[in-house]
Amino acid sequence: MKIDPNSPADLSAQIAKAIRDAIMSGDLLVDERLPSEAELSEQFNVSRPTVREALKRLGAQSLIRTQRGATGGAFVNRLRFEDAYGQQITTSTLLLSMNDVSFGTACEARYALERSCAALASERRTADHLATMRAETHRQSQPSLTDEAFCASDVAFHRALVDAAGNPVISYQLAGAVEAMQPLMNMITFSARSRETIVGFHSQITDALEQRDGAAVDLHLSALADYTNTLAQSVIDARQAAKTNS
Amino acid sequence: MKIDPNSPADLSAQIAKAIRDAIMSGDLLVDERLPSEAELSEQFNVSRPTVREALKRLGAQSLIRTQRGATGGAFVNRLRFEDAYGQQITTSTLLLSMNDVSFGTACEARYALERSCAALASERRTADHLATMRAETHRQSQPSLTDEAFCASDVAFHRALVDAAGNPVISYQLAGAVEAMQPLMNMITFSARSRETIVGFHSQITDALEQRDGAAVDLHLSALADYTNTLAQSVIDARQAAKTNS
DNA sequence: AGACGTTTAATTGTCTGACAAATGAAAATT
DNA sequence: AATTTTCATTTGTCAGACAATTAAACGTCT
Repeated sequence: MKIDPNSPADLSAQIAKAIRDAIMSGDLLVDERLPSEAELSEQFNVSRPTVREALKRLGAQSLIRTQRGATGGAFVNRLRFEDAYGQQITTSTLLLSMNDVSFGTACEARYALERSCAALASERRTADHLATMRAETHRQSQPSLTDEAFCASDVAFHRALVDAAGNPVISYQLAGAVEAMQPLMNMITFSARSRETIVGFHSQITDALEQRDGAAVDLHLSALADYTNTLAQSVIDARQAAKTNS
Repeated sequence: MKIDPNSPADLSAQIAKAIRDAIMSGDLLVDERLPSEAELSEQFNVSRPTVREALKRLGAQSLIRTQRGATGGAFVNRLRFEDAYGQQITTSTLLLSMNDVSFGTACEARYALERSCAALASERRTADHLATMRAETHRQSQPSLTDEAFCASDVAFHRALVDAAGNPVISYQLAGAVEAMQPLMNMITFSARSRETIVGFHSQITDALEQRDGAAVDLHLSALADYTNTLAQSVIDARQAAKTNS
């Protein structure tokens, strides 16, 4: 592991990259302890604050964890799916909001990917998944629910559907697509009528899943996607019209 | 934005979180300049190195960028899809390797998600996408290609297929699933026979895509998934047998 | 000998103060 | 007016110090 003091890049960035590469190449194993900050600053010939900045960078990506005390130090962190979920959701949400991704594009991505779970979920869904989905669907039928809570429940429903596919890699990959939709959905005001329709789709999806009918799940998901898109479009149109009038 | 000096968490982590929240809530807009490090250290009542550690954390997530000089400083960064790709691939690769995700699980996730692109890609594929896919398929038929280069070309082929769906959100979400497979694929030694079979599938997929036949794309993808899985299984079995004999 | 405090050494977390390097803006000069 | 010089601002880096934490080593008492 070497760094170039004359490179245009920050030293701390170079050091972070060197250590990151060592982790990714398997040179540093999970739970292995890195040299202490003092030792690293000697090895790389930089000061301790610079080493610390590099370690903080790696910590932000959950690649290492640090511990104080006599036997403390920085350790290669086993990246857990739950940790990765959070980062994935943060990144996805910011990507959508900062790049002016349209509701339609995000919605299309979400449902396209989610439909790919239909077959697997039908095979593997447990009673637990069904119970969660029914509970959320029931919650969604409460008229007292705020729009925000309705959206949150919608996300929980779809997350249960994705988890029912029983593949942690899929759950991880779709966490971003499903959760990042929430801020976009929150811009919609749901009428009692539209809530009812969505709840109906959710019931149909859950029923089909219970009967392990993957094709039906796919069909209803597709219909729900269309309906959601239509709903969003009408909101956008209405907003556009209001703008023109004012 | 306030922090708690008595919290168990690091001050730099708290500060990073405060700024991250401000960005995600829209309190800080894209390209907006943050206060200088000196000002931030006054505001949060911490030293400059601590502020810097916080900023490096945010930099590692591409949430901010920094610039030296008179009008420099830290700016809220527009998170680009290309930047997010890299992080996504890093995280996905580490997730698979650190959690002992089986080839089967990763492969299932990859093809399940990829198949969800079949319909969209059939509608929207351009001549460019087809050309890339044919070029990669042709490269794969060169016997002189190393296994590693063969895998890299395979990834490029599938990335083109995903991109053909014409939805940047899908491309982003699938970047991890597709690229993170490469290290796992690299463990397989491809015989001339198996390469030929894979190239055949790739040709069929490209043909179907050219004819905008989404169902056929889906079918061939599914067949390729099965074949890849069988291939990997035979490698694993052979390795197991060798282990037992030794 | 074994259980239980105490000390100690190692390590990260934080602070202070300083200087170097980059960079754009303002001032001076031609 | 154009060009060069100076300068102020800001990040990047360094050195050294002290506080907080923690586990292991050490003593002490039973």
